[in-house]
Parts: sequence; C-alpha cells; structure tokens
Amino acid sequence: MSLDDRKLEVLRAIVEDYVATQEPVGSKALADRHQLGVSPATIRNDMAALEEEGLIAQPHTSAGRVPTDKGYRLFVDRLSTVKPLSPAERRAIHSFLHGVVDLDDVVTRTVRLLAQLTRQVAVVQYPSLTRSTVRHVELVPLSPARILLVVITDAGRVEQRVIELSGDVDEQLVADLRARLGGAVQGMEFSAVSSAVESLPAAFEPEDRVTVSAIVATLLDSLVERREERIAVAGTANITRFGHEFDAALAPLLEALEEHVVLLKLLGEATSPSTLTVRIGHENPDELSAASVVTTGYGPGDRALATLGVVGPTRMDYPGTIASVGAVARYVSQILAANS
Amino acid sequence: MSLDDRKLEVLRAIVEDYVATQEPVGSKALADRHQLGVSPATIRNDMAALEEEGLIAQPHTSAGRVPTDKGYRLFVDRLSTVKPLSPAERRAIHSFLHGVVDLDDVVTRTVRLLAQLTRQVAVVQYPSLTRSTVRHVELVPLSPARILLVVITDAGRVEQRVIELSGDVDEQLVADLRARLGGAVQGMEFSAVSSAVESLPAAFEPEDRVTVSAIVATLLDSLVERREERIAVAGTANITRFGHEFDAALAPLLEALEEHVVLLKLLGEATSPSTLTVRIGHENPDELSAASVVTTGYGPGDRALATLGVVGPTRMDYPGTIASVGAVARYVSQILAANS
DNA sequence: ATTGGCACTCTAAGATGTCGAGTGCCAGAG
DNA sequence: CTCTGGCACTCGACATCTTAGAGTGCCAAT
Repeated sequence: MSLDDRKLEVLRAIVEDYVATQEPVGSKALADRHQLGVSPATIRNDMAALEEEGLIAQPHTSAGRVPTDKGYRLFVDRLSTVKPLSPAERRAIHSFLHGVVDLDDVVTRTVRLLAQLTRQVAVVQYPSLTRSTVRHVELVPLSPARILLVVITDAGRVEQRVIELSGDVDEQLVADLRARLGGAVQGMEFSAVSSAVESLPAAFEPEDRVTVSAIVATLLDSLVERREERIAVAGTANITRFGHEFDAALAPLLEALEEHVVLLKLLGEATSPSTLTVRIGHENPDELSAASVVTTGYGPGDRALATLGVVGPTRMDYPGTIASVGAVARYVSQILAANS
Repeated sequence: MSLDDRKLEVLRAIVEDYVATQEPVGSKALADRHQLGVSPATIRNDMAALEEEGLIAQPHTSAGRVPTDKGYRLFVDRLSTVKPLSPAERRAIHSFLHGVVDLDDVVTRTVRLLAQLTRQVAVVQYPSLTRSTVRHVELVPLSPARILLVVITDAGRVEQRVIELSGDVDEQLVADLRARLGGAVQGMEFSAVSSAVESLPAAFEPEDRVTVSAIVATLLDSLVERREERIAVAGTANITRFGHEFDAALAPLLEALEEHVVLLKLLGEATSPSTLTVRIGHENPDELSAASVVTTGYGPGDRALATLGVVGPTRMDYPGTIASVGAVARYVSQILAANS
C-alpha cells in the first residue's frame, strides 16, 4: 500500500492544523478548512491508511488524529516548503544585530533574537577558537606558585586560565617565557600553535623545564584540545507555551537546559556542519525526547565554527522555525565575516 | 488585643506544619502534632485572634489556615531559631568548594551548591571589582579604529572591552599609552584609578588627546562607574517544586530569572551589606511578589563585595534556607580571603 | 480562660447523565 | 476501482448532583 499524493496532502493538512490549534484534528474539520475536493468519508479512509503507516495516531478512540514523530519527519522532509520571513522579522533581525562590536555581544544578542523570533528556547554555542589566530599572550604572576595565562584572539575574544604550579617560580623566568611565547605564537592560528611551542621547554635551563612545560601544556589545553564549552540560552520562559504535555516533563527539560554539557552534545551531534538539521522527538537524547531541535552551523564565510538553534515542542511550526534559524545563522555569519 | 506567648506558639506551629505539608492546617491537626497542652477549641480561639491581626488567613471558609506574608515575617523575625546544618550538608559544602582556583570557578560552584542545598533557585553575583587592585593593563589594536582593552585584576579576574574609535590610530601611540597606563595604575585599587589617570591625556600631543581620552574614559567606565553586572543562576528546575500556586506565574518568574537586570536590582537592594536579609512575598518587586528571597553579602574578610542568595516560594523552610545561605557565604568568603 | 458539643459551611471527590465529535463500515453511485 | 452518504457506535468533555469529611464559629458549662 503506497501513499498517493492526496494522502500526503491530508497529512500536511493534519500537521498544519494541529500545530495551529494544538488539538487533535478530525475528518470533518479537515474537509472544511482545506480545499481537498473530497468528502470527510474519503478523508477518513486516507487517515486510516496514514495511521496504518504510523504517521498519525489517535490519543483515544473517538478523538481526532495527531501526527506522530514519524509523521512530522515525513512532513519536514518532503512536505514543507520554506516559509519566507515576514518584513517585520527581517527588521527584527537587522535591528537586533545592528551595531555589535564584541564577539560576546554577538552571541548574547543572537540568542535573544532567536528566542524572540521563534517564541521558543534558543541556544547558541560560542564560536570555537580553532580557526582564530593569536593576537597576544600574557602571563601574569598572581602569587609565587600561581600564574594567570591570558590569550587574546583576533576575534576580540579573551581566554584566561589560572595555572597552579607545584613549586614557586621566579618572576624573571615568567618574563622570559612570556617574551618567547609571544614571539613564537603571535599571529598564528590556534591549530598551528601546538607544533610551534613544543620545542620551547628545551630552550630553558633544565631546572625550569618542568615549570615551562606545565605552562605550555595549559596553553595548549585551553586553546586547542579542549573543545569550546560555552553556551548561551534564552527564552526559557517560552516553555510555558509548549503545552500541557510538558507539565510533567518540565523539570527534566529545565535541568537539561541548565546542564550545558547535554546541550553541547546536542549541538555537536549535528551531522553536517553547515546544513540545517531537524531532530524530532525520540530522535533526541532521552532528556529531550518530547521536544524537537532545529540547529545549524554558523561562522564567518562558509566555515561553521559553532552551532546555534532552538528547542521547542514536537508540535512546532517547522517551516517558520527553520526559516528563522537559517536566516539568523546566515546573518550572524555575515557579521562575523565582516569583523574578522 | 495583644498576642500572648501561646498565640505566637500557635503561629509557629502553623508555619512549620504548612511548610512541611503544603496544606492548610486546621486546629485539630495542630493539637495532635504539637504539644501545646490545650484543646482544639482553644487553638481555634487563638487562630481567630491571629487572623484578626492579619497573620494567617483561610483560603476558603471551611479550610485550615495558611500564614500570610505578614505571618511569615513575624515568624522569621521573632520565632525562628537558627537550624544547625546537618553533617551531610557540611560535607557537601566542603567537597563542593574544595580545590577551586579561579574566581569564576568559585562562583559557578557556589551557585550550584546553593541550589542543591536549598533545593531552590540560587543566585550569585560576581564579586564587584571596586576593591580589587589592577595587576596589569593591556591594549591590543584589533583594526585601525578598534582597540581591545584588557584589565587583569589581582583576584585573577579579567575584564575586557572593545573600544570603537572615531578615527584611525597609530600603533606607536597605542604602545606609548599602554606603557604610561601601566605605570600609572599598576597595583592600584580600582577606586583610586580615577584620579590617577585624569591627568594622562595632558601628557600627549594635542592631536592625540581625543583618542587618549576615549580610551581612558572606557577604562574608567568599565572598572569604576559601571557596577559589576554578571550573575550566575542555578537550580531553575527546582521551581517545579514550588507548588501549584506558581503554575500560572511560571512564565514571569522564568523571565525575571533570565533578565539579570531584575536580579541585580534585587541583590543590590539588600539594606545592609553583610547582614542576611529575607524578603517575603509582596516585599519583593512585582515580578517576584509570590516568592521569597534570602540574600547576604560575601567577600574576602568582612568586606562584602557581592551578594548571593536563593529565591523560593513564600512557604519555604526559612530556618534551613537561612542557615544554608549563611554558611555558604561564610565559607566562600574564607576561600576568597585565603586566595587574595 | 478553657473546654466539649453542636450546627453549619464549603470543598474535594465520586457518581450519573447528556452531548457531540469522531470513527469504522457498508452499500450504492460514478 | 474510487468515492460518497448514511448510520450505528464509542468515548471523552462537561454539567449536575450527591456525599463525606474537615474545619469553623459559637455557646453553655466548668
């Protein structure tokens, strides 16, 4: 039994109506609201077929139908067309992101913008640093055994780490190391820093090498090996709009949003970096199996340095959300490209 | 009509029972659960008096009594004794805050600890910088008309600001200014920086003074005049435990928690810096008029640099919460003192 | 001042009944 | 073979009613 065009059209109508009304939709309502050119009875037959395929389901025997995760999936993959943004939305994007300077500024404004546009929960990962270049390295002694390492990047971003040393260290040594470090890595891409500094310890007196190695190791750790971990979240209040299915699952959802580790994994899992991905219901990790997630990569030019997206109920306006996420990502990418 | 001791004892019993059960408490239940030595009928008379005074109220005619905000206030001020922390709680505090290095680390761990201890929403303000001293000032040209200003403090904290200049600026001038700035403010308390740099522009060529003034102004703005604005929040998921009174007020509450401006005002309003303050229900700004807030200052030694606290339902365990907030603040203050 | 008794009030929780939306199936028309 | 109208059936939503019980206020007695 294959699904002919009309059946798919019925599915589309069900998804659209359910998203709009948040109530199970019946055959009569469908016939009224859409010009399908057939009677409710026919639609009922089609619905039976769709249910057979697992694309829709009834909450209880005598109720209308609701799309299943599988139904949404088919809708997103084959039935939805890109919904162009409204002029008001375009204006919002422009005014929100106009006149940003700082990288942090870009991220915080973007996350708020996304939350407001989609009326859902927005999540933006801070751009990874692997493609940035080092503008300046600073070492500041805090106490005899503690040093503050500060790295300034060309994107106007500052990374800091406190290094705890096993023994006291000479101020002169620190100054010396700072000079050499600066000379070695200035203007260099983060990914290239690793090889540039590996020979550094050898240039120092044997008794200092342990200290130097520790500092170099921290530098590498914070810049290269440790994946960028910061995330901004906004629009948490919108979960109250997600509907009553979530009343029970509220606590786990809030926890997941606070636990940035989960979110990072979620954002990181996007299959292809610059394509837009939609994960529906059970396709997500358990904590979010009642939600859908729309993500996409962004970054200057075509290089996706990080991911942004929104989290919402499975019954979300997919075309609208996809359009917003895509547009914001493109616009932010332009800004980053212009500023780098 | 004055309130004799037994009436106050009845109030205490009502508060304690209501906090524990979250249900209106009646005269019979009170007589059973507490050794008041009188019959339910007598308690009823006392309750009538307490209601007369506006300390308790009935949700509806034939229900038990519930404390009013005024009732909680009296309970907190005069009836509650400090509840000592359990050994498990002490252990939690120690293990949570053991081995911190970074100031950011202290804050994020503290906020999580507080949320976990009190099972409510924890809020921690990052320590204000006015009492810190400047360890290092760095100026990094990002593009001809943009300069990154970085200030490193003795608390291991880094402040950054991008300065957008009206015209292009010479690299040599930047280097010169950096040297002079460093010489002028190094090791100085933030509050003293203002007077130390005001004469700086005069030392430069007239045509450079506009630029120099702009940079100096930004420095002052970010260090002195602008109050420290960052805040950490944790335990949002606990609002699901706040009870059904909050079901309707969830969205505003979540918005308030996300809108750090509101929180900052809240934390800043604490009357006396190092004393613990409790604000109950309507004593708070409108957004939080259904909640209570327990805050206290903290900082190295006895100087309160910032505020931390928790937000919970009016029917919270005040003695326990107060004890936890106080203990955490003291412990964190010790850590800060040891590290400075 | 305290107490037991008592009538009264009001909510929460079931029980019952009705309404209507929605379904599945079938026989007949195109 | 597909579509349609008709029809009996199911089941949740909602309104109404009843009951049980908790809690109260008041009063007369101690």
